[in-house]
Amino acid sequence: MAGYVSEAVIRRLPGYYRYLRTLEAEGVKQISSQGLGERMKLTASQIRQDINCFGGFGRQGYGYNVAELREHIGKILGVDRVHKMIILGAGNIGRAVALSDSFPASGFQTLAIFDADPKKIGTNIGAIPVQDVETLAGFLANHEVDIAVLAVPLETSQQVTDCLVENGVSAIWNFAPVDLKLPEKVTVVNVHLEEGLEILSFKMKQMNG
Amino acid sequence: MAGYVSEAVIRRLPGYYRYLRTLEAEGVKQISSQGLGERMKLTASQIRQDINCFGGFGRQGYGYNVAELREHIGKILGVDRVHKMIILGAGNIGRAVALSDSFPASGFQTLAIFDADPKKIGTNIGAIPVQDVETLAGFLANHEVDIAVLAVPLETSQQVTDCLVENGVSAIWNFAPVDLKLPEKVTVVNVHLEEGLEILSFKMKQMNG
DNA sequence: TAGATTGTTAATCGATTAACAATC
DNA sequence: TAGATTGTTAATCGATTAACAATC
Repeated sequence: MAGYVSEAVIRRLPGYYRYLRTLEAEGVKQISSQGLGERMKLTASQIRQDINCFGGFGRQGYGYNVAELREHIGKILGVDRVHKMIILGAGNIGRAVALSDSFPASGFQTLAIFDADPKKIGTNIGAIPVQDVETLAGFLANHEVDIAVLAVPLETSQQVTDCLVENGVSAIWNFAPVDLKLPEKVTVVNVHLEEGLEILSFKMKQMNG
Repeated sequence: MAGYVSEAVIRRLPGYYRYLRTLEAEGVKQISSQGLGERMKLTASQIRQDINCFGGFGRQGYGYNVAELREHIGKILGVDRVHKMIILGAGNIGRAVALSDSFPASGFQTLAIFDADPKKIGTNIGAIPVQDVETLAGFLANHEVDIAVLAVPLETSQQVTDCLVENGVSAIWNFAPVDLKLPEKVTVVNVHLEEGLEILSFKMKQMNG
């Protein structure tokens, strides 16, 4: 178990985690791959294959214990621990991430926001201070930061990224509509919101003819 | 051409569109599948296969005309036309979508925002009025709406969705962390932001341990 | 025990890559 | 024309599904 895990499987993990939390909240104690498959619209076979990438969490003749499997997958995802974040850019997206309480609820805590606009520097967004992006390197020297949320304008995104990487940041949640140039050791997840709208537009056309 | 197009191809289309716009902005007139592949980190073969789902836009011995291919893919995506949107929920996400100018720049125009909070109703977000969600059905009866952006709390997301669908909305950009129950004719694109963070967390663990 | 359901191997399906004739 | 590169068919690879022995 837990050798190579394909991207396809990784992308499904948060879905498992979400459905299992829902089931747990509903008071469901036990579920079979069949039952979970019906809910998630996946085959029972695929669910068993996916779960067995990480270990045999089920019992023959019984299925899976919901709370137990949810906890296992939470640990696999790493959401059982706190992640310290900083947000780059106090624009619409940066603000939305900073003000959301669903991220802190899952252990993703924002330490600080950085921006270049003198009008924003020194203000607070929620309880989080907006600092001068010029002080970013200094901040990173003095704080453990797990994740940087990149929400700056396209034009400065690569430059800010370079500064993050130079100062030891190794995980970036990227909202800029660009594929950042990064060394291999840096992990990135792209959001690319505008692409979702484009795909929606495409599918609408496709559906109508 | 343009028969069945796989999800895998559809997901790559916005990337093609984005790279081609960048190339055009850089003044690049012509590019081969080889050259585009190097930029996008895809194989030349895959690029030719993908593009030929929609037609032979290239010339042997030459490659592709950047402006022409960009325009073709824009039309395929449907971003050559205006899409009218409404936003459900004037929270952090709803506000961010409403205030962004990158969406209107691609023809995605927001007509109105709906919320249930009396303190928000009657205010404006940017130039867009916040209206009472109770008036949603009436609004939909009197306006052409192409896309609904669902950014309400999890608890009310299915209920609001049902109202949208009953009143003829057939495309939903969903930010709620749930798989909505929808009739087949309704197109949905899920954003599920929190899943991106979870995947990032997983990959960080994977990289270190 | 008998029935249910897993974990896992084998079969199938679909997507990606390679190859190459057509042709600009 | 010769060289380059497409469009397209064939080969390969990987992911999903099916099957079934193991076992709770």
